[in-house]
Amino acid sequence: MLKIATWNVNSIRSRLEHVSDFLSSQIPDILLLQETKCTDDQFPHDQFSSMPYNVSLHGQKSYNGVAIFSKYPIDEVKTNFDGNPIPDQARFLEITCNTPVGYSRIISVYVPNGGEVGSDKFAIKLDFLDGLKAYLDSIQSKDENLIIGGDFNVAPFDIDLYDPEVLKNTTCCTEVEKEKMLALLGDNFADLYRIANPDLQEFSWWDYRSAGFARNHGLRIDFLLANENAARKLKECYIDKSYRSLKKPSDHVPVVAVFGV
DNA sequence: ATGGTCGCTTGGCGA
Repeated sequence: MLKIATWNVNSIRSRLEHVSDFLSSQIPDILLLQETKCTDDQFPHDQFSSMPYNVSLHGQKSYNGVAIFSKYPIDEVKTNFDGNPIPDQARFLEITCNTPVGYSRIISVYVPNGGEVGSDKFAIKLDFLDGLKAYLDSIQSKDENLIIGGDFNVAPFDIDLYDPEVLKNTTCCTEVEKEKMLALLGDNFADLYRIANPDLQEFSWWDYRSAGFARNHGLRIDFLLANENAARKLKECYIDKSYRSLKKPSDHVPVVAVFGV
């Protein structure tokens, strides 16, 4: 069995209690974090030192930052991918480790939000998605499990948006972003939540502003993706919405997948 | 078209 989760925590230092609670009550074998928003020196290791995790970090000051918690010893570590148009921003972390469902290459990624549609930042987001697709295709393997989790900042299908009409042509919902995301999935990667729940409409993010969560104005922009070797072992995949109801929540909630042999 | 709320930091920026 392998239980893996991804969560954009919007600052690890502001989410210490929620992340600690998640680790001790949900007991994932591997946890992928995004938007840790601190340097590796600032990372609150003490909070987690009593828990059975190896931690790999790729942080930076104030913004971005990704991390991976793993119960299994971490072998290789990569903090960037070839073709990343913004390699100075900490948005990518890849590890390998041996798991009960086979040797696995696991990635935590934070895709740029993109700002205003048509802006320079938006163009960089599209380039990032292109570069990430090319990289992921280049590391495909029939032997390894390949699992990518993170905040992709794209809602690829109408069912992933609270209101496709209202959100038409807004950031995360434009046709060109959807094309990039679908191209990234291609034939190589499965969207695990959608495989497990073909018709469910659930979201992974709700805006802090305008009472987004209370009105269920959300998007599904956080994903766990897997190659065929891993996807065929999928037992379940779900979104744990409960973490959005806590005091001082992240604006994102965990997405969880369980694999078996 | 703007602002709504957070988290970084302490004046705005990013989301």
